[in-house]
Amino acid sequence: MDILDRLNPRQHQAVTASDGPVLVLAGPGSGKTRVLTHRVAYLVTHHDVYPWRIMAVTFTNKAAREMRERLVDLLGASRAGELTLGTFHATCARILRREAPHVGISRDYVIFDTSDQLNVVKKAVRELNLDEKKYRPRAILNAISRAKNELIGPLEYKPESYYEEVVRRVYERYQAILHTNNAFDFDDLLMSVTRLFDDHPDILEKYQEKYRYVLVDEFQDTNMAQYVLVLQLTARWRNLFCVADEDQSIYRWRGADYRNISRLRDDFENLTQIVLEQNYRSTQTILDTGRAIIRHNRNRVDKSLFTERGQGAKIVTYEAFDENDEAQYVIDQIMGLQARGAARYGDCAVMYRTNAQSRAFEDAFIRAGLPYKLVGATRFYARREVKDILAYLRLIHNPTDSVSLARVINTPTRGIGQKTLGQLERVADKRGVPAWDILRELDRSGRDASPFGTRARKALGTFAMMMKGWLALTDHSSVVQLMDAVLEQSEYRSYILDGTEEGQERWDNLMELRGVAAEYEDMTLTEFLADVALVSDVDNLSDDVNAPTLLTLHAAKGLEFPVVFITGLEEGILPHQRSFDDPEEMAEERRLMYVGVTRAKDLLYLIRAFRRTSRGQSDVSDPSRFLDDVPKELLKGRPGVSGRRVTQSDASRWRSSLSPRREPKRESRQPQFRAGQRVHHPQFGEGIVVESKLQRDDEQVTVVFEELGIKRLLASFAKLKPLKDQ
DNA sequence: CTAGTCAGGCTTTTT
DNA sequence: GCCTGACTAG
Repeated sequence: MDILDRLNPRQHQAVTASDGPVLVLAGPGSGKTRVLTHRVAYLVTHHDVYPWRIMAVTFTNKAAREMRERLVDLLGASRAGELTLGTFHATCARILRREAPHVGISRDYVIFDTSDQLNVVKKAVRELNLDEKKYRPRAILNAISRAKNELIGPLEYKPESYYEEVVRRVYERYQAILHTNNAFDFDDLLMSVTRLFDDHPDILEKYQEKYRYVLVDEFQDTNMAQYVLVLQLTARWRNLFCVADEDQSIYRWRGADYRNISRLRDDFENLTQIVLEQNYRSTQTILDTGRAIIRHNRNRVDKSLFTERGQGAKIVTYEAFDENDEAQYVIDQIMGLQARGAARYGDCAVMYRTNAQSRAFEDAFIRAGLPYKLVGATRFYARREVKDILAYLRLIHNPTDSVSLARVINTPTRGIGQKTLGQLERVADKRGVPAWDILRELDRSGRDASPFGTRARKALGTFAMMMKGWLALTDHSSVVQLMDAVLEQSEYRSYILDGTEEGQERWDNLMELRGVAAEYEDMTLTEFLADVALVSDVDNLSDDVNAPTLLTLHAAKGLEFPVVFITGLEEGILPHQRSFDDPEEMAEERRLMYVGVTRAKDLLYLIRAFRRTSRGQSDVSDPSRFLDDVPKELLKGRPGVSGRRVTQSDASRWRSSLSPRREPKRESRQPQFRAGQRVHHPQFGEGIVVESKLQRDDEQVTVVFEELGIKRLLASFAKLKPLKDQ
């Protein structure tokens, strides 16, 4: 059977489009990845292109794996295994390892993740005697990262304010620290490769010759560095094939720029552009909902998505009282669906804007005795215990890595505190050698000129001995054996297993890490560390457990579920507070909402909470503006009305949990109504006021009606009558 | 040097 | 509400 037989005519056309540059613009669920993989297979089977001449890049390991699986299907394992397929970062990491001598870094460099980076920035800030309060390392790191994504090195960085001048100085220092530690950060991986290609045309040519065909998935998520990389690689053969959906661009904050799509049109004048509008995932109701939300964004090609799947079920909205009620409602619905046979637990996904929102859901799931799959949150590789052990391994791999040394030299505590560590670093600095060189010679040299007291000297010597033992193991031991040795001899095991439940959990995480190491039996330490730095939690999402998935909207991209709950639809959450004063960011929030909506195949729930506790503060919230965009005829029942009857006890529960009413700001008028007051409405019947606030020249009253649930009313309109108190 | 307490700030989102 | 950094007693 021909590989193209499984495609529809539009997709077929996209796949077989000209040899030159091709851009496929397509909505969600249109088979973008399928088109991309078929394009690869088409080149191999119909054009006799050698698979190893093809580079296909994506953004997540998960997407890469999915692509690989499809290609194994289409081409067979051996041919599929030949092509270069992976994330931008992993691909660059490999190129850098191969070309290390030309980059001026050793082949066994390490990759620093976000928390390592932050440590480096802090170190740089301290070295420059700057005030950490005023120059917050987080903010400086963001600025550095932004510069790197724009391919601006510390020397090209042109400060336009005093603050930026500080950034420039930290940036310079930051790069120097990375360099002495033989380390790259994520952004360096990309920037260094573009630099390498710029400085060494012969090397660029080598890769241009090797990769005659370049394919990019999720092209709208490329940043400047990635875009330049694509331009460099395709400059000679111009065989570029991209798939993109500008409406799903949700990574602006990490430098992604969907305008790269229009840059592509300018840079490749003979670009073939193909639009795919058929959706194979969702019902028409869901697609219409998505469109109603996304159409408000400017500067986009309006795609009218259609499906042959029919109208489908209406969108369900629910207004919960607070985040706990929200979670309980979701659980009730999921259990109901499973009980009715309408959906299995595993078909359901609960999505939210921020990781912090997962807590209420986790609590409720645990209470209900329902298993769940959690994506993200405290990411596995960011956990303290995992980072500690990886730092040990990194230090063994590269003893000059001072960041890892600082992390583990006193973990678990072994009497080497701030002071001793500071002394060690100073001695090393003065002699211009890595701290490890001082440590290594310490026990041998007896009474040298080093400033350590006997106690500190002994502690340092013990640590050095331990390190030497591990270093001797590296030649003939596997990663697992090394890890076991570290866990035992460093006494990390007894340190973490303190008898508490949390300790056991941490130990279990370490055993999981050990399991990962065991999987790659003949992998060297170098390879293991490189791999570990570039994977993320979403990549390891297993779908063999029948349990609902909890995940952020960002993590949901590229996935699909029969039943989707989008939660926290409140102003300040989705859209997020931080987007209020920037139209570009607000547009991105909208796209994020759009991504969430279009993950659903059959059933979509849009949920909000009336009150939400965040940062220990409970506050009333307004419904998300995105809710207003959904056409009423697509909604099940009346919008904004609770799906269940509100009882008297609910009302008093709600009322009693309200914080003391705040005084209306800068308003001299007094509200007519106040929380807890019983009122009567000609149509809605009797209810209890939950909140009342003055609004311009009117008063907005929030009332819980016995029959209808929560309503927001304007006092002037809604002929509300106060009832006699008790 | 460690381990404890306390105040302050803060989180969008991730390769 | 939770983490980090500063401070203090042993």
